[in-house]
Amino acid sequence: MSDAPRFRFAPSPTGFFHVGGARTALYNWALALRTGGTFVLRIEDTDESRNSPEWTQGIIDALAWLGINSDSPQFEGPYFQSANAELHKAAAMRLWQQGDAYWCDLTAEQIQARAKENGKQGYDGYSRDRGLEPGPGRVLRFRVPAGVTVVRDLVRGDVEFQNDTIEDFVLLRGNGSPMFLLANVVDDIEMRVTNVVRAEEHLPNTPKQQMLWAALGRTPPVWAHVPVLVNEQRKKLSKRRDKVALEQYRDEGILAAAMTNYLMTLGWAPSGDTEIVPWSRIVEEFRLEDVNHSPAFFDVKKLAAFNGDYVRMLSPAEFIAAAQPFVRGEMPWPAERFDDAVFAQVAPLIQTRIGALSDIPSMVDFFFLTDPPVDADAWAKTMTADFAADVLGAMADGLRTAEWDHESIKSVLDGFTESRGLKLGKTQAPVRVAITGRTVGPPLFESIEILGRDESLRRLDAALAKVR
RNA sequence: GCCCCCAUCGUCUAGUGGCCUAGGACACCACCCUUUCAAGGUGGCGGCACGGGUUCGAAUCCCGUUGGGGGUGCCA
Repeated sequence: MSDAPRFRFAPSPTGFFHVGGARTALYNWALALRTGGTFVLRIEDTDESRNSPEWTQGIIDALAWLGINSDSPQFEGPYFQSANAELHKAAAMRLWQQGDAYWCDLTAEQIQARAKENGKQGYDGYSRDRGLEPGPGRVLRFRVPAGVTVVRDLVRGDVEFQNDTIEDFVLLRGNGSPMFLLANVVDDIEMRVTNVVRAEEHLPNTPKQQMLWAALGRTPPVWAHVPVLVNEQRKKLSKRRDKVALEQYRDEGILAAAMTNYLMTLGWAPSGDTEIVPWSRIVEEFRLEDVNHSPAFFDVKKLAAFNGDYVRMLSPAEFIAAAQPFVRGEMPWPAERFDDAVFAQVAPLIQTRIGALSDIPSMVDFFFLTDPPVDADAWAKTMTADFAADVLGAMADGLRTAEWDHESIKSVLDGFTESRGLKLGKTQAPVRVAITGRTVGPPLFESIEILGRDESLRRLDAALAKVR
């Protein structure tokens, strides 16, 4: 048996893949790669009915998108916690037989009443020495030993917990099903997990799990509790308020490389003065010991900036390939009007102008639409210039005879601009609106060239008719 | 209430007792470049929460305060 480390990643089926979970997955994966270890995926729910094949496939796809490929020899799973219920129960019975657990018949109401009576919250250990046998409705509780539990954590150092502040927690429910704390430990033992990297919110649970490891006669794994991701209110990212679904960022055209890179800079930083680094460098340099202790704000703006950088790093061919899902399907233009050759020419012009890939359609739609929508404000702002009709007319006249290349097209407008003593920045505006419908967009002359003589003239003439 | 964690520019971070008049990135501002918008270039704004120690010397170590976060389920 190999002694290579085994890192488990254990998301629970919540219906989507949380960006915080994605970061933890990345941590585990980077570590597995560097150490030659294994990334163990376990779908975490003790209740089988909550597992969904769709969700499991979704998470495998999302992991693959991040570069954590289930085909890799260093990837193991998915395992399903709910499939191990018998093992969990057996461990619980063993704990009972060796005296580390006991049965309790108190209801939630009774526990609360007792707590109120003795002025303390939580369960008071009432059934500890009552020697109850198992029975319907009875829960099995762990007998928390006296003393101190020290959690040795790679990120936080040694964290001490006084055992008398930890109540005798439930191992088996009244219906006999196992609780996750127990299930977790048993599965980790079963799957020979050596390293647990998870979010900080689990730290208070850790002494309980560590006591279970000890009671089961095993050495606990190496723990690492990494800081949570928070929103601008400094609260843990929540599904209700925040955009936390990894899939959503993927669908909006955030590049996987940008997402992984950005996620890794939350709570950690590569050496040197730049945060934009290839994954190989991250694998080389990432250390749990270097991870920050405080929560990090998930800044969508910075993610967009990272993504912009990664989009610009793409070769033209790569960019065109990456853009495909965002120019096909439900689009502002009729599908049959889309032209690959045209898009190939346009692509380099828009590559520096987009944040996410989903920005593409609104930037290129005028190439594929017969009558692109004209922005009312843009029209009002540009077509009221006293030279508007003149420039449109001059442009149309010039284009009819010009050579159809970038220089010639430009010289037509240059000629008009010079003759009027105006700035090109001003005279191009009405032309741009006539051609594209907007005041902003890809470079004008290139756009006209790509659009072609007939269509360009048609739009110019149409605009001219409206202005006069 | 009790337990635990945390605290460097607005944000993400570098910093592990002298290299710190605290470095970088995002955002913001200005200028340059420029056919719009971007991209790019240059520069600017801006921070060690507070109070005590320890030390020749503290952002860095200790204590306290304040502030934030998490946990405290027969949820995971």
